[in-house]
Amino acid sequence: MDELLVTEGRALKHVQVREYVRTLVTGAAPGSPAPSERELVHRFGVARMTVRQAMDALVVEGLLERIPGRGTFVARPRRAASRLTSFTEEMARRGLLAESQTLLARREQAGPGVARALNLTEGDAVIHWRRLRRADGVPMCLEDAYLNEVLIPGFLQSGMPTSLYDALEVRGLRPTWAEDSINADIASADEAQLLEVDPGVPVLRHSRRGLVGEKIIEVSRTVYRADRYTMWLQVGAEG
Amino acid sequence: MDELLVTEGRALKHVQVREYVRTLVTGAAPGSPAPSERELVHRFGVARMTVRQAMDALVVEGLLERIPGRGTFVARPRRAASRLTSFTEEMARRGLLAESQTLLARREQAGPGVARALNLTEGDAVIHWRRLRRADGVPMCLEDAYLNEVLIPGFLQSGMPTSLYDALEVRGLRPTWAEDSINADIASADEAQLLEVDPGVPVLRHSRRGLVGEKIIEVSRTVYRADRYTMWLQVGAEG
DNA sequence: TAGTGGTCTAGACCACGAA
DNA sequence: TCGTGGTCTAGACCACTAA
Repeated sequence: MDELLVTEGRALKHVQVREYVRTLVTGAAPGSPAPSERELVHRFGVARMTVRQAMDALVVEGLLERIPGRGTFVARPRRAASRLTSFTEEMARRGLLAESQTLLARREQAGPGVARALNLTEGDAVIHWRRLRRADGVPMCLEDAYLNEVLIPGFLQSGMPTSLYDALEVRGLRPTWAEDSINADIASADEAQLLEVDPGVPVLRHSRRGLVGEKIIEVSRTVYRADRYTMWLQVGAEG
Repeated sequence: MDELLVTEGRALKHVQVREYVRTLVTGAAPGSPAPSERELVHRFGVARMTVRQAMDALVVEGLLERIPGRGTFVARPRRAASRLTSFTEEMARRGLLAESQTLLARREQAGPGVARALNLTEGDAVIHWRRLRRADGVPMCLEDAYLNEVLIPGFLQSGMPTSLYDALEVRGLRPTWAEDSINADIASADEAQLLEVDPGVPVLRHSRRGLVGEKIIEVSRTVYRADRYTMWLQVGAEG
């Protein structure tokens, strides 16, 4: 979407219409009517095809929904996926209060595994952040996050945030997509102690590589208590 | 996409053009040129806006890519996700030969859990298909799939296919998206015997609800050997 | 019946890329 | 210079919904 760059100076008409409708529509309740195409034709003095081009973009985006013979309406929010959810957000959606206890937050030299995952050279500086995460007070998972220090200078000095994804977002580095792997295993003695379970109980191991475009931002390894956590996913494209 | 229903009789022009281009383009190498818009205008005797409408759909689909001043080309395949992969496809991608042994294939009355998941009433007819799935000869998982019999009449009589998703596809019922839940657990005695592992080893439990649009097609519960299987995912939107 | 979105026409000018 | 896609116009008829 490089139209934004063009916007200063002489904005394209369909972009003007699109952004006008977007401002009307963001925050509106799903099902609210958007302006009709012909109304926008009169308001902007453009051809109907131009209006349709603008509206098409918003429909593809999932913001609007057309109903023939009735009108155009604010769509119900799309099925997940347009945004990677953080642990904090995920717990909130389940009605649980997320808490986070930092066990470790320091600069380290990347080991071989982390270096490969972050596409760095072994020994490069990375930020290692280890947290025990609780939901409604009960340990839920143990997370080790690794960040490429070059991309996030001064991260450790800025005071550790509550939500990693929020902190990345303000830097424009919130991952937009991720490569995940998920496996089942048995809790080690150390993990069991921190998670307050018996050693040998089943756990879910989740590895994530979070990216913005082609840039690898974050690599994390999380071990979840299987008795407390089931992962939910929505996969696949919209029909 | 109800254009398919309209196609018999009088097909819409933009659909004709779109499907013509699609046949030209499927199987072509990424980067191959598609016909130019003006060429299609002449071939079909339609307005350029009509051709653009057809091409727009293919661009949104991710099949084509426009390059201003140069032309329209076959796009590189999108990052995953546009298609739910079946077990057979997934194993093939890992270079493994998938085999499937049917343990059970019959008509049943839906129990409470399956009924709820398929949005049916308890006691409604469902197809239950249980398979032991191997990769390169070694047991990988045990899958129980449930299908709404009303949607797939005569499924059991048609001879069990190799791939459920292929069989659904020819009926236009291949799930386009799914709601999944994933958990870690311990193999039960029965599961362990079929999977050829010791009871109590960790397993990954995967439940799926596969949908086409709003229609629930398939519900499945699969238990994977954790020593043989790690689930890979790409999550999130395109940047 | 009036309004909506869905489709379609027959042109036009522009910026850009390749030759 | 010529062909490409990007944008835009000023209409038109249709099927559908709601009053």
